[in-house]
Amino acid sequence: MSLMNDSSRRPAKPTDGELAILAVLWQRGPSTVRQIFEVLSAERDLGYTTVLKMLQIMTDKGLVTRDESERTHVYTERFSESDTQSHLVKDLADRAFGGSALKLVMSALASKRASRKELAEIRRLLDEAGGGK
Amino acid sequence: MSLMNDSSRRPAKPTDGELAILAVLWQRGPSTVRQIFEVLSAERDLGYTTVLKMLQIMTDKGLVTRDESERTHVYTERFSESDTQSHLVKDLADRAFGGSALKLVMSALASKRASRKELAEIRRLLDEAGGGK
DNA sequence: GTAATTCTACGAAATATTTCGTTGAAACAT
DNA sequence: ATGTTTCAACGAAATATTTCGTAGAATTAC
Repeated sequence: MSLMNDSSRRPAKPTDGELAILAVLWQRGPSTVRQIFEVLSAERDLGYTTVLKMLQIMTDKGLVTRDESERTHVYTERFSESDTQSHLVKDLADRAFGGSALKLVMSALASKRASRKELAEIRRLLDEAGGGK
Repeated sequence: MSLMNDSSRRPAKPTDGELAILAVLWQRGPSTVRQIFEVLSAERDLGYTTVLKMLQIMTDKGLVTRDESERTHVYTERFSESDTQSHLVKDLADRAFGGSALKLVMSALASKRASRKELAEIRRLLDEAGGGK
């Protein structure tokens, strides 16, 4: 039996720390440890080797790929931002909304966390989607 | 300095296991360990004392309260389902959608086809939230 | 009243996550 | 060429989460 990772299967939901790194990769594109560290350390206190270690673990898990052709490795996300977002939304819907993505949406709207501008945008997109009046 | 929990502060985001227990409490109302165990063990394999221990930890964290007036303790959630849902949605928006509830809602709606009735409900919520025409 | 059952408390193991120090190799600056 | 800086690898500590066995008290069944 192989001890290699099964990269054919989608990895488990990224942890909070992993998601922070993925967010940088989605924003910047393929990046080095140093580049990711610079972005994250501006937000919170953490060491360079912490980011390095997390990226090594994420590589093992199959969340990112690593280009080792240069001495300074370059990391790239394996799954797109929207793909990961969809899975995270579905996961939250399953865990906290009885599986209903719609209830999740209504919670987001009811809690008034969205700005006025955002709410207007949602309305416009709903109208465009042709849900009908 | 007191070692007691600061129950005035909202506890950290519940873990996955904790959320599963909260879901049972929201569904059933105040419940004993045995009752929660019966619901959860129907879904997945776990022991009675696992549930007991988690509830003890959740009590320490301030996620639930415990009525010890009878030998068999009764647990109740400290925060409502909708309140907790709102916080989880905001947390996910912050972590995975750059803080934008709009993007989260769009992602959720993209994969789900809402019925006419559901769309009407969404519009009503939009009106209440003051999205403006 | 004694035995079986039910329950909480406690401790701890197993696993997962986050963190970073140290080491040695590679690249760079002088 | 020598010293400094940058980098990946490794190991391990610190923390958080999940899991459950065991012990002893309370209750119930016989």
